[in-house]
Amino acid sequence: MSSSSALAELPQLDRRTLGDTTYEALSDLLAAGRLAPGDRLSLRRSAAVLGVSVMPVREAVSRLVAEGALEVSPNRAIRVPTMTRVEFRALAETRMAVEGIAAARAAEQRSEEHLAEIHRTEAAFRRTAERADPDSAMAVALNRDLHFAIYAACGLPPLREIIARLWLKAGPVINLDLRAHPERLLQGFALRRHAEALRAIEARDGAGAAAAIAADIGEAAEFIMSRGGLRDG
Amino acid sequence: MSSSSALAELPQLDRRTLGDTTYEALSDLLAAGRLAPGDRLSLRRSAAVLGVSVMPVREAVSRLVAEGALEVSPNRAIRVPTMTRVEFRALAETRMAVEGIAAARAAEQRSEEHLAEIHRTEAAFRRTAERADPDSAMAVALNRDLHFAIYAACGLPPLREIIARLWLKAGPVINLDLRAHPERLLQGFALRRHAEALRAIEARDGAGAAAAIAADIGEAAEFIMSRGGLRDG
DNA sequence: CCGCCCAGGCTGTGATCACAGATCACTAGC
DNA sequence: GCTAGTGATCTGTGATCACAGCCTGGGCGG
Repeated sequence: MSSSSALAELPQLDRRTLGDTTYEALSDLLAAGRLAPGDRLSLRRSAAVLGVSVMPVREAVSRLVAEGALEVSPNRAIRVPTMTRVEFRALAETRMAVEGIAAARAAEQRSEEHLAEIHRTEAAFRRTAERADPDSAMAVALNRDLHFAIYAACGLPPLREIIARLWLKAGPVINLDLRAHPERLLQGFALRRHAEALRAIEARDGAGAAAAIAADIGEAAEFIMSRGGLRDG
Repeated sequence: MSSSSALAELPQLDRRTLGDTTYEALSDLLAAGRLAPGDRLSLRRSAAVLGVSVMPVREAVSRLVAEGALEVSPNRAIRVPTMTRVEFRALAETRMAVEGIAAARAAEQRSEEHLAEIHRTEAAFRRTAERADPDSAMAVALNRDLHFAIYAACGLPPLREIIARLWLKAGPVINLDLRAHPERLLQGFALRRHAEALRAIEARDGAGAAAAIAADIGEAAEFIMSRGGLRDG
């Protein structure tokens, strides 16, 4: 066929269902901390807001429930999960371990393109975080971009997906806290840890990169746990 | 209330929806290798087989698709994903890293109860694997029990869930191969690596446990990749 | 004035219907 | 004999309806 090469190049039109769109919308709300732990969610109300029927919302919610980003209580109420202190600590430790691995591999296997992208996102985060009046919502997004630029360089797509799901679970509690207390995290520790990670990745120092990322996660978690706001004692 | 302690003990009756049941049924089929990579799945046919309407199947399938255990092709056909060689290698490397961490933590933090359970499952697997005519289906189940007995001892529930999802993705290709060639894996390497892991966990040797588990996973993956059966070259 | 109770409206779950698109077997035409 | 068209059938997706259970607010009895 003479047109085979041309046909092979068209972007195979992604089949976006309404369920996918709804899933993305809810994911963004969750990752941005717009939905706080304990908030209830109604299928019908969400469907009305998004202008669709309940079916796409049902599918999106069932996905998020499967991922642990939402939960359905025995009363059949959909809520964003509230974590106990020990649950949050376990999640943070898991993140330190898994994201540490990803950072180590990223340092060892990075290409120059990946390094450039990491540099770019680090600079963007730094510019926002160093402003006198930082936009916390933007800082959250840029922090996420930086972390995932690193994880994209690790060469293991499954690992990247795992981390994305972990962020979906941790997002509400972290970003909710960041909204309430935007003054602290942005200024000090995160910037330092990011710089350490960047240097380690440049030097192909896997252990150093893992330590920097783990410290970044651990310090943020420690700060949030000291703030209270989590269930239990 | 005088009955509060008694009420707290009743098993909070798990609300099992038909969707949950369907999800479990499909998960078992996947984990057991009864569904091979490339197999198609029909919502209506599955619903008919399970004796429910399509709705519960839809929910279960959407969950499995979200986890990557199933995929829906652009043609709107639900299939169990076929992996390319490089995808399978990336998955295996991710498993080696993540399950290695879990094994290391299990070795360091295990309780005596966990150790006893690991001993028990290892013995059960050994008994089945050393038989002259091993039941491969049972060996698969017991191997799974052993691995997850270890991961349960790591003290991080989120990590355990991550690993469960990884097994859901790897299950079809691994177990399909094991069905086709049951003679090899059972006899030799797995038993040795399991014994190494057990000794390391007994000795609270985290690095040793991680190495043993990683070797177990890596050797199985290497064997499967040498067998072919995966797409690409 | 406070506490209980019951009815109405909400919830998620499941079933059924409607529809666009893809697949596949069959047939007509070269 | 073989290819190309074509219609029946099956696919997932989305909407709508039905239903049992919870939650809550207003009214009644103490």
